[in-house]
Amino acid sequence: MEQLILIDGNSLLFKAFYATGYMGNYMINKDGIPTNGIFGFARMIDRILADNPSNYVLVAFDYGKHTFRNDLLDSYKATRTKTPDELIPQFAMAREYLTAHNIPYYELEGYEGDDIIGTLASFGEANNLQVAIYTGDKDAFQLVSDQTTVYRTVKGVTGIDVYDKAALKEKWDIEPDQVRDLLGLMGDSADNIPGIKGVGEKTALKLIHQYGSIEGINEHKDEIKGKLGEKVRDGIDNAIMSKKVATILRDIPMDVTLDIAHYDGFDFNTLKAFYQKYDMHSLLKGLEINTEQKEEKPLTYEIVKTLPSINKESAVYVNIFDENYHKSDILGFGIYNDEASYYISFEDALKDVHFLSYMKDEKKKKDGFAIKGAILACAWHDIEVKGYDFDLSLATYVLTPGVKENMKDVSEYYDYHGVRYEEEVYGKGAKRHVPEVDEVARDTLEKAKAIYELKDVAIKKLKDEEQYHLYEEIEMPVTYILADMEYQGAKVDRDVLVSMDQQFDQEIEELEQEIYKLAGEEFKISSPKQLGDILFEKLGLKSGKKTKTGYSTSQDILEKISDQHPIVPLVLEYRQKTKLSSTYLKGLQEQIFDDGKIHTIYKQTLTQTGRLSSVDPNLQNIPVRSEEGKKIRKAFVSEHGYLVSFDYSQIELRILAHLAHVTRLIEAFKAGKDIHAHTAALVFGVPDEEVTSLQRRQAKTINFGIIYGMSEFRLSRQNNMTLDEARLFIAKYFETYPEIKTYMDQVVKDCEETGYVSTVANRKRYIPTIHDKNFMVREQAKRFAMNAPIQGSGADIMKLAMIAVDQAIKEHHFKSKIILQIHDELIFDVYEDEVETFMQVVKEAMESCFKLDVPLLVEGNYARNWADLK
DNA sequence: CGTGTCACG
DNA sequence: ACGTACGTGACACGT
Repeated sequence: MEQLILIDGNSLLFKAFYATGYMGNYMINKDGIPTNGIFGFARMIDRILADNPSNYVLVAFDYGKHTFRNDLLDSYKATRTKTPDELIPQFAMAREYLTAHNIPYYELEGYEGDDIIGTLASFGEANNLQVAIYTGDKDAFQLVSDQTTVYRTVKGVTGIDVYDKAALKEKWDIEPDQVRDLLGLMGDSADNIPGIKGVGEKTALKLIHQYGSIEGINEHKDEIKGKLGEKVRDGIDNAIMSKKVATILRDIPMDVTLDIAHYDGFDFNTLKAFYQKYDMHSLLKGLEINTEQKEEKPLTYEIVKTLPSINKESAVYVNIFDENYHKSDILGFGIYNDEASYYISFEDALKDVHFLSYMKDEKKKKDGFAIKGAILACAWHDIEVKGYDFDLSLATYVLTPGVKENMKDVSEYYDYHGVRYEEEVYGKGAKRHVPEVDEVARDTLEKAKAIYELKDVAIKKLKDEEQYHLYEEIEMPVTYILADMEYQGAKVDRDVLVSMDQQFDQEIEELEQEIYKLAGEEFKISSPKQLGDILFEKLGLKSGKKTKTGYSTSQDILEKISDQHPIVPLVLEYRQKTKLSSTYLKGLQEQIFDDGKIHTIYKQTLTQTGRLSSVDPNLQNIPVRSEEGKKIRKAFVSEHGYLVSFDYSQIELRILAHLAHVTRLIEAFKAGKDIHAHTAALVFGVPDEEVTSLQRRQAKTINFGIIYGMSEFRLSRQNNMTLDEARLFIAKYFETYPEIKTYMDQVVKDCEETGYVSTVANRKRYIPTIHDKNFMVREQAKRFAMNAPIQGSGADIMKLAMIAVDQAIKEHHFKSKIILQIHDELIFDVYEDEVETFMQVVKEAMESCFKLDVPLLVEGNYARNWADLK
C-alpha cells in the first residue's frame, strides 16, 4: 500500500528548537540569524524521509492566530509563553527549507496544522493509503486507525514513539476516538484548555472506562459519589467545551487531492545552496556523505594477510568481540586513511611482523575510538600499541556527555551515517555470533573510516567550544593512566572471601528459618512482592508508601516499623547479609583472574558529570559504611607492600565555596575548621564549641542538601523537622551564606539562557529539560543544573590529580602504582621502601594540582589491606 | 527486560 | 497543583 506522510510543522519546529538548545550555542549563522530550530527540524525531516521513502509527503503549518477554537474558548493558548525571539525568524526558514527540499507544505488561515492533517488523513484513508503522522502533540492520537499511525517525537531530535490502536489500548486502554474525551477531561495546561478542575490522567481514564465518553459522563453525572462527583458536576460544561476545542477537524474547506502532497525527491544543488546560505555545515556534510556513499564512493577495503606500509596518520579500529576487553577475543583490525583501507584478521595479524611493528611504532600516528579498550585488548594478546593520539569517543564525550557510547550513535551526532549498530552486524543476546569474514571486515572498516572522517570535525568543534584543553590535556592523559590501572589490577585474597562466604551462608540459612517460623510459612524473602504480602497483609503491619506494583519494603520503611514485629529486624539483617553475599562475596570471587587480581573497567564516557564509573566488577561501591560490610575490604590486599589511600576532604563543599565565592565558608576552610560544626554555630548563633551533635548533624544535612539542590520538603523529612522549621532553617542558612543563594539562582538562569552548565575545566552538561513544560521535570533540571558544576568540577580536579600523581611517580621513579579511583579517593599499591617519600610526594601533588580560593586538603593512610585504611 | 532494592561517593 | 536530593552498578525477582 502507498504511504502518505503528514508532518505537523509547528510542532516539530518547536520541539527541534528546544531539543537543539542543548547544542549550547544558538547556532547563529554568519548573518547573526539563529538556526538551531531549523537545524533540528531539517534533521528530523531528513530522518523521517530516510526511514520511510514515500512519494506523498506534506508538512502542515498553523496559519493566523485566530481559529474557531478561540471562539469556543477565550483563553485558548492564552498562557502560552511568548515564542522565543530566536525562534520567530525560523518559521519562515522552515518553509524555505521545505521549498529547497521540494517537500510540499500547506497552511490555511483560521486553521491549525492539526486540522489540515486530520482532513488529509481522512482523504488518505478513503483512498486506501497508509497514513503516517509525525507530531510532538498527543492531540493527534485521536486520528489513529487501522490505516493511520501517529509517530510522536520524544527526547531530542531522533527519538520517536509509535502509536497505533494497540499502543493506545496498552497505554490508556482507550479507543482513538476517546482521546478527545481524555483531553477534554484532563485539559491541557500548554494550550490553556481547562478540562475538569482536579481531574488528571488517572481519574479521567477511570471515568472514560466507566461511562465511555464525556457525553456518557454527563448523563450519569448525578450518580458519581463524593468529591469526584462534585468536581464532575461543576466542570462538565467545561469538559464538553474542552472536548470540542481538542477535536481535530477532518473536513476543512481545502482543495484536497493527492497531488498537493506529491514528492519526488530533492535536487542536490538546491538543498546544498540552502545549507550553505545558513552555514549548516554538518547537514551539508551529511548530505554530501550520503550522496557520496549512495552514488559515488562506496566504502572499499582490502582483506590482507600482511599489512602494506602505512605512511600517513590513519584510523586504526580494533574490533573487540566481547564487552569486556580484558577477556575478549579480537576479531581483527581496520586501518584506514584516504589512500589505504585494509582489514587484517587477528590470526593473520599475530603472525605479521609488518603489522606488529606498525602497531608499536610510536611515530606512526593513529586515531581510534575508545582507545583504552583497544590498547588493553591488544595488551592481553601481547600486541604492543603505541602512537594513538586521537580518540573519537573521548572527544565526543567532552563535546556532549549525553551521547551513547556506541559508534553508531556517536557518528549520528555528527550526522555521519556510515556506521551500523553492533546488533545489526553481530546480532544480540543468544543470537550474537561472528559473521563471515567479509562482513566483519566491512564493519571494521566502516568504523575506521568514520573515525578518520570525523576526527577533524570533532577537533574543530572542541576548539570552537573552548574544550580542546579538557580533551587533550585531561581526558587523553587520564585514559592512558586508567589503562595502566586496569591492567595492573587489584590483588585479592580469595581465602578471605571464601571463609566469610561460608559463614554468611550459614547465618543466612538460620535467618531464613527464623523468618519462616515468625511468618508461619515459607516464601521468597527477597521478593518485595511476597515480603510485602507477608508483612502488610498477613501480619497486618502498618505500611508506609507504596510503589507502582505494591507495598514498598525498602530499608527506610522497614526501619520505621522494626519495633512492631520481631520479623522486621530479621528481614533487615537477611537483606544485608544476602546483599553482601551475592554481590560481593560470591560476585567478586567470580571476577578474580588467573593472576589473582580483579581487573575492573573504568567507563570514561558514561556519566553526565565527568565522573568515572566502574564495571565488571564495580570497585567503586565496595562496602564501608557498615562494620559487617567493611570486612569485605580485608580481601583487597597489597601486592608489593602497602596499600595507600589519599582522599580529598570535603572537596564538593570546597568547590561550592570557591564557585559561589562564599566568604565565610572560604574563611572557615582556610582556618581548617570542622565545616559542619562551624555551619551549625553560624546558623544557630552559638559559639563553635557549644554546637550540639544534633545541630551538627542538621547542618551537615543541609550542607549536602545544598550540593544536590534539596527541597524544603526533603530537608524537613531528613531532619525530622516540620516544614515551617525547615523553611526557617534554610532561610537562616542562606542568611549565613548569602552568596550561595545568589550563585544557585545565577546557575539556573545561565542554564535557561544557554542550555548548559559548566565546570572549572569547561566540561559542559546540557540540560534541555530546563525548558520542559512539566513542572516536575523542570524542577529536576534545576537540581541537575545546581549539582553538575560542583560534582563535575570535583571530577575535573580528581582527573588533574591523577595526572599530577602519575607525573610525580615518574619523576621520582617510584615502582608504586595507582590501583583504584573512587571519585574523591585514590588507592595505590606501594613498595615498602617507598612508603615514606611516597606519602609526602603524592599528598603534595594532589593538593597543588588545581588552585581554588580555598585550600585543597588531602588525607592519606597506609595499611596492609583496604579495611585497615581508616 | 523493567522494577525494586541497596552498595558506594 | 505538581512531589520531592546529585552521580553511579549489580543482583533478585517476575513478567
